[in-house]
Amino acid sequence: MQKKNSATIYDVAHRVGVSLATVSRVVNGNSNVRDSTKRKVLDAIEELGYHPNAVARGLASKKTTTIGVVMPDITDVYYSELARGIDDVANMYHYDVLLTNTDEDPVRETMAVNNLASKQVDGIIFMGNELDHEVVNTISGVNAPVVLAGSVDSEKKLPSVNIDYVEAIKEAMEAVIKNGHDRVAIVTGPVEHAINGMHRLVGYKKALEEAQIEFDDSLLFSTHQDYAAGLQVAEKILATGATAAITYDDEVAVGIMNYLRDHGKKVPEDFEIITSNDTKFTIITRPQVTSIGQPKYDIGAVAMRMLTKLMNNETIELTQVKLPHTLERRGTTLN
Amino acid sequence: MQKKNSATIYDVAHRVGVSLATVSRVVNGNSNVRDSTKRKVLDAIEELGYHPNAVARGLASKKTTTIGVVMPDITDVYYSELARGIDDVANMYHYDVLLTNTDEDPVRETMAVNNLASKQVDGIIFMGNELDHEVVNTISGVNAPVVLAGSVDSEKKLPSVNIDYVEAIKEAMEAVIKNGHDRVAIVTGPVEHAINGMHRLVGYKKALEEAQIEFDDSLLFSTHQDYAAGLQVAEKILATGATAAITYDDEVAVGIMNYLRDHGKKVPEDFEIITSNDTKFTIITRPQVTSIGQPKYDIGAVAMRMLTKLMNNETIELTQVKLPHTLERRGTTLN
DNA sequence: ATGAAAGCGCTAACAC
DNA sequence: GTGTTAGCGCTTTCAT
Repeated sequence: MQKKNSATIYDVAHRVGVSLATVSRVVNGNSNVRDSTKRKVLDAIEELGYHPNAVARGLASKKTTTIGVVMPDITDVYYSELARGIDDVANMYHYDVLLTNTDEDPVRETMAVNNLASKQVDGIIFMGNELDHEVVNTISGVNAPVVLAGSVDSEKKLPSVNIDYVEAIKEAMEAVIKNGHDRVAIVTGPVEHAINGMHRLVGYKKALEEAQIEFDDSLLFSTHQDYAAGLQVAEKILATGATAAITYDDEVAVGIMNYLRDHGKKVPEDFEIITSNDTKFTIITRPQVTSIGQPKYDIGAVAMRMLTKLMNNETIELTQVKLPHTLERRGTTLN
Repeated sequence: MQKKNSATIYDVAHRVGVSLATVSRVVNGNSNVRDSTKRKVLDAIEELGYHPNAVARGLASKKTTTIGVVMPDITDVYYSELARGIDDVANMYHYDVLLTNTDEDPVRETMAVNNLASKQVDGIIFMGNELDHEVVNTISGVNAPVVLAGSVDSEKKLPSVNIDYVEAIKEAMEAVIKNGHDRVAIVTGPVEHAINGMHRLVGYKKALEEAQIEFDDSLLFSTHQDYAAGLQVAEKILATGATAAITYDDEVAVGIMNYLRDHGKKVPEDFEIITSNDTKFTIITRPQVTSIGQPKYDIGAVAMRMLTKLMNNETIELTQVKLPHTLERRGTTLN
């Protein structure tokens, strides 16, 4: 049973017979301390079970060694992978992480950012699909650097780490078009959302254009982000005569696939599917789901690394980072 | 663009012509302020864009309105569901959450707890399978209440919220035994781990005993916690002549199922499987996987609620909470 | 109902 | 190499 709380830097100083400053120096690894006194201080720290009070330190130094992470939902495997990348790098640089779930509600996002600011975090990583104008405003007003991870603001004012969503969807489209499909459903989140809506649609249309296929908006579907939604939308997709689908969410993709197979369709022979996030869901199903491959962990890790530089006032050459994506061909596509 | 940082309580006080104390009172909702001055203060706060500095407040009041959450891995859907329950209730009571991943490494768990203590968190929720003696020691030494969620310490010294793991596994076993199986594989994590090892084994043996089936330790398997591990262990399980398996992890269960089906076994006709965590993985596969049902979100929520009471120095009647579990019969079992 | 003043535990000049 | 001295921005008695 170690000592409860108590011991302060003053106790240590007093015990050794030196000043607060000296103790502070050894604690902070300042070299200007004679080895012998350093040892004595260290011993006293050990004996008293002294642990620096980070709050006091934060007040005095104006650095909390804490960053804020704002994310839609910790149970969403896509975002939790990013968060893991963030956390690992954060720890590497000795930062702790204050985590907030927002469910992509702009009101809660704004509150979260303001709250983190009042807690004096040294920086913030923000994740979310739609960057509401007000949210961008709030973020810009915060007195701490902010980096977007897996998110974009349309004005590209904020530093961010992403993949090229437009290009990724375009490539996925090209893959199915090459397989002879000309009626390809595109399943997105709310269309007004940047990544899950707009960006994907742009990539989709680009591919159509290059293949000289007319855009048909009856092939555009917008759903909730879960398995049940996939089950539901599948029927509607089938009704349009589509023979392939590109989806924004892996659970939705699996829902569509399962519905199709339950209704006598063969995947991929009768219907091809490509999804976007390459989460575990795409691996455990039979067939496995072809997906755009995203370096999820790395997106988080790189964003966090960027944030450390920003917090350190280093200048950053490239603030709009695009990490490479792939196409992971699995069982829901031919070839 | 709102004001960067700056305004302090002093600025507000000065502007209105009152003392710091008065401003502090209105900020903290103390009733001893005349309505008219209160209004003036509020106005000044608005005009100056004043936001209380939580760090300073924490130092002065010795309360940070922050709790620590220690968990194995944010990307593990089982734990992230618990975390969501924790976070929602924490927000409800206006606490922020400092999150740490440990990968169940006792060294990192100890460091995490100590670090959180030095950050002066008001309380800690701890999640993890194995409560290393040293970790329990560290936890006990911390000057803040701690509640275990989905975790147990063998000495039951620490407050905790769980389901009855022994009973749950026993019931799962009874279900397959009733279906005529007498060679049932049990797949756990490291046997020395409390929940994923020991507890499950106890429940398994109890059921065997009641059914008067001899325990055969060649039916006991210990694996990593992922899909690939399931694929691998499946072959060995088959070699034992087992006709059913109880697993501790859903991904492992799906791995086993997929391997079996790929190798000509029919699930559930030839082989029945019951897993433990009832995560999304059990829903999206075909067939869906029968699982013990756990109120994951509630485990987190209840643990957090308990922690708020502890932080508030309320006495708690029951510190070892067991929430009800179920058996979710799906496609990997008959009946 | 309001103000004065003493800290909370630490860092960071600045002296010596 | 070490000590002195101000704060950091706020809460909290204790007076009034």
